[in-house]
Amino acid sequence: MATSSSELSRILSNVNGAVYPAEPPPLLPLLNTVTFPTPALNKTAQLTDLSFGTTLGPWQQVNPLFWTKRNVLDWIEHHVDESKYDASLLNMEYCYLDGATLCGLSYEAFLTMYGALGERLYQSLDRLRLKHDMQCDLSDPFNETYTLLNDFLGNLPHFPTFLSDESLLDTVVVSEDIKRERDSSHYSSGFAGDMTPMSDGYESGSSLSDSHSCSMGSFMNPSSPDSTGSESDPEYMDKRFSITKSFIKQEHSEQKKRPRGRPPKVNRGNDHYPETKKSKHAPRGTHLWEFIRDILINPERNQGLMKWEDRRDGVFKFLKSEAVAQLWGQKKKNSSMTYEKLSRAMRYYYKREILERVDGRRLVYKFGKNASGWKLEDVGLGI
DNA sequence: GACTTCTTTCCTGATT
DNA sequence: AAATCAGGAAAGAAGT
Repeated sequence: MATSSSELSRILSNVNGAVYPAEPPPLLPLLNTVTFPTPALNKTAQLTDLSFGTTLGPWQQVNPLFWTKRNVLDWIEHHVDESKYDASLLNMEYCYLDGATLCGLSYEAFLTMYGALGERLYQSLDRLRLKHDMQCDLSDPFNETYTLLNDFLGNLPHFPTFLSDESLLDTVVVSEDIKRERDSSHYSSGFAGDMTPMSDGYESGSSLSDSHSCSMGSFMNPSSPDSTGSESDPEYMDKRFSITKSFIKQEHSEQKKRPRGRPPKVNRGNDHYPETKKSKHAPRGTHLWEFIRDILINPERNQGLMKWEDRRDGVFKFLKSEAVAQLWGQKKKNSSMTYEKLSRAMRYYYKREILERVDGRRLVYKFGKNASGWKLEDVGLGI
């Protein structure tokens, strides 16, 4: 049964319209004013995705990670049209993914899910993500946290843990490439995801210098699952890390115990974190609570990492606890940060009254009297 | 260099 | 069962 691509494109459109009749437009990046350095493109095939001058759809303007399901559908439809692909071959179920889920898929998963269109979609997604990564103005100190957010979220690699469809789990096991990468680097680096220390119990310098290669497989969190979601986000309560766990546990069991305390900083960072000259009395930089605050007071930049439970009282909740931890780790040039560790630091704030306990509520904290800059008045005054 | 502050890491046990 | 919380202990990093 063959259906023309245009016909199925129409089907896609119809379904699209029926399913998402009133879906609001996605958040546009707040980087519209940033001049984007045109990347050197070699392949003409890249042009359709990357041409800024033409408008293919809202998805084109948005980091794929933030795509809505409608964006994803539009994007697939675009490629169906352009490649004259027989859309009847597509499993519609796989067209109803949001951007975050899509970005979590491995290359193998793309091939499995989208068949012959998989390669094209995968490459398109990769290019689009790269494009949006490059849009981030890294030099803007005002947006340090946002820069991290943007980098971080935009760099989520093609890792199959975002799948919620259990039926897919069999097909998207940790790829051999990723395993090999991990093996060869001795877990020594990896953007914000490498939680496993080296065999000596400490991290060492990075062997990965290419942020792209990093983004392709290093977002792994062996020691703790990504709570990319919470009890308040049932759609995220899925099997995300179930694949990695057995693999990870196996790796852990082979390691020596790590001594207590913080490991010495021996090339702790990796090449993603170019050393900057610090003046002798450079400020220590943002503290954890300030970092958390900065995420919270920029809701449009929050990207669902955290939310206010009670804005006036300063009660907030981690929605994607591990993602926030990764981000914090990235800021601190510590790729092994986890929510568990971050939360320990958070708990120390109770004593200093920077935070107050919120009993009985998981992932919920409250700013204390010694925390500043979070109140509406403060924010309004630009404090 | 000593001291202090702020984490970071590990751990055990409790709770959800 | 797993995730999270709680908090002690030890140690590193960086500012003073």
